[in-house]
Amino acid sequence: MSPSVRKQAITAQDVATRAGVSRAVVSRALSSNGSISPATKEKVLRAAQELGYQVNFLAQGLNRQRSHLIGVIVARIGDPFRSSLLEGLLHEIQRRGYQALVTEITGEQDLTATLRRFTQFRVSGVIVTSGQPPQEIVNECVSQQIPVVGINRPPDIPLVDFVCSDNHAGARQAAEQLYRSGCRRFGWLNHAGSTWAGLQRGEAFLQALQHSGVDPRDICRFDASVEGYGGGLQAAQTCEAVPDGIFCANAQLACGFLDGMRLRGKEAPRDFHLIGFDNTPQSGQLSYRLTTLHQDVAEIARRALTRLLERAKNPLQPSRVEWVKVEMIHRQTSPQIG
Amino acid sequence: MSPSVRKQAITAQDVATRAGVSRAVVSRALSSNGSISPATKEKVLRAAQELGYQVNFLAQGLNRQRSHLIGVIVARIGDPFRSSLLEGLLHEIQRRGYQALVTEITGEQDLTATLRRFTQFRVSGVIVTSGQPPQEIVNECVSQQIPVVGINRPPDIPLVDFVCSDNHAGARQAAEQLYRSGCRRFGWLNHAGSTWAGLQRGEAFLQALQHSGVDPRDICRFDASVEGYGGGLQAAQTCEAVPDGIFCANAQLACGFLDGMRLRGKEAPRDFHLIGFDNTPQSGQLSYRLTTLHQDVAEIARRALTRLLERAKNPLQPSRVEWVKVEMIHRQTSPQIG
DNA sequence: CTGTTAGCGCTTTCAA
DNA sequence: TTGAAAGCGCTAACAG
Repeated sequence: MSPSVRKQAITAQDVATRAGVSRAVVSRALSSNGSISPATKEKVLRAAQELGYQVNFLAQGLNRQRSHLIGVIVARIGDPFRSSLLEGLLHEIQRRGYQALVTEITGEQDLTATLRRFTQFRVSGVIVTSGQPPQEIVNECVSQQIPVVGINRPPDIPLVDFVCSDNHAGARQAAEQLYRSGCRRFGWLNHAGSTWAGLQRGEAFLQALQHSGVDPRDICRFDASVEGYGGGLQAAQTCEAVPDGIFCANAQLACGFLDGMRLRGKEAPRDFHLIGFDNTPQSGQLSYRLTTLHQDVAEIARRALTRLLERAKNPLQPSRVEWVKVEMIHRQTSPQIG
Repeated sequence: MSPSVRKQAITAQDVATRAGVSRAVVSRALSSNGSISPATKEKVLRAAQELGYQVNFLAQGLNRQRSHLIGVIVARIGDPFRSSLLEGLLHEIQRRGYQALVTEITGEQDLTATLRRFTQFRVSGVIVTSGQPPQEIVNECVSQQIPVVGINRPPDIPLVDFVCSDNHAGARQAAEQLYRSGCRRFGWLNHAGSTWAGLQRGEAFLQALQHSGVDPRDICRFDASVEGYGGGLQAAQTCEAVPDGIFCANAQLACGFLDGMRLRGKEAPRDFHLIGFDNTPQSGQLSYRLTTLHQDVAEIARRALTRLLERAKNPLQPSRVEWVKVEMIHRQTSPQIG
């Protein structure tokens, strides 16, 4: 057939005609929803196969009031950790037979608009990896039976589930590792407009140190004015006395900090110890060899989807928070002890 | 209202009733498609506003035979260049009022399934950034009036448009820069299962060198058995005589190569010159300071969308290929000359 | 300019 | 087990 012929897509009616049954039977044969004799089912499936029939998801979704779409809200995918998280989510979403709708937001107001757009597509769920959804719009989702799950965000929205890396445990491990390897003067590096996860790591780190008996005056805080690599770089260049043991809110800051210190002739682990978070691919490269807490994105993604589908069945269950284990990866910037 | 009340979404009928008009008028007021008096339009819009009406995109799409969705096919988003390309595409898609449907593929067969799924959602277009779409399924898209555009892939599919970075020009610039800074023995580093873009860069590089009168025996080719950072690392460790001037198919390989050379005590630009491709954020970091060709992802994304929407209007126009300018970013591994 | 009407393609009662 | 029929929410052609 010439490509100039606008071929009408094959509909369930075409399949029905070919199989000599009604549209309803076709629907049953394909959705295994409603009773149908094995023989006719077989017949219909063959007809569908021969015609190359494909369900129209728009029509199906319109009817079922629910599409097979899952909305994902992200920000700054350029950041290596975020892109790997997105990768994990896509993988998991596809594995479960859904299709991802992804939107990158740049501010909180985008979030509202995006959530609203997602509801217009009658998504089966929404995953938020950035921003804090306003209560009001979340309620819109809830009332339309659209489950929402947040990843690494403050778990305080009713009827929304959360999956977070266990920042507390990670920070405690970092504190312990640094302390046990002999550090006595500590630093905590984060950027000014940090995410909630970053703040949580910082608090837990300081707390753990104090539990170990470290004098608060021996803990200093570096607040980079920009995020990412540049922030770490700047912090390293501007800080005065360099502590023995430094913990960073994320990998990008840590890499920048390492490079900034090198500019001053200081190297880890010789002159200081450094532990990062995230374990992005870059952390392991020879130029950095960063000791870091690993976030298990695959597990985070799995749990997020599980929560989503669970809540789809049972929309009013109380909000749940799952803490995903983090693992210390021992590399050069803070060598393994013992 | 209690959240346990399953609130039915507001429909055009509700708005119509409230505004005292018919459903059709509501449709016109919102789509500015068909004539309507300013007064009633105003009235309808207010009613819609008050009720918080949101169009049901599933119904709209079903009717118009076209959703406001654009499918994007990606692979290995973990790679920094790919994630920044995706970021650019998302930005552009959203800017033009569409919503991205993104799928990560891991093999060619995924591609067929994905394209098919996209058609089931009646997408307005498909952007392929990975894999080579089989002619057969592309025809399905074409016959359903779904435009397809490929980014950085071999531009040889009829009725499909392509947007590619100008690999030839980039490779020529690299060859020239290396030659003019005094290099006489050259290397080309790529990984074994390279993309088409990588191959094209290699060919153009070799060709340009020969044009400059370089003896082919003074050009060696490194084929890393794995892709990315690890491949570069391995290549650096296993190569015997290190050439003066090396060109890499991408940034990841280049960074790995730099680190691998450092293990052997060799440093750029002291012991060799190195030029990469992509200009990922990492390229500029202090540990690498890579001289590299910059791919303009924002421009690539803009053109891709323009092509898509253009072809939507005029589906049978001949296939077009757009070459997007690349720019040499001069950093340390091959210092600017003159 | 506005309302009526006929679908878009599918699912799902409800009878047979 | 199957078919007929209603309807998901919206748009567009056609009358008025």
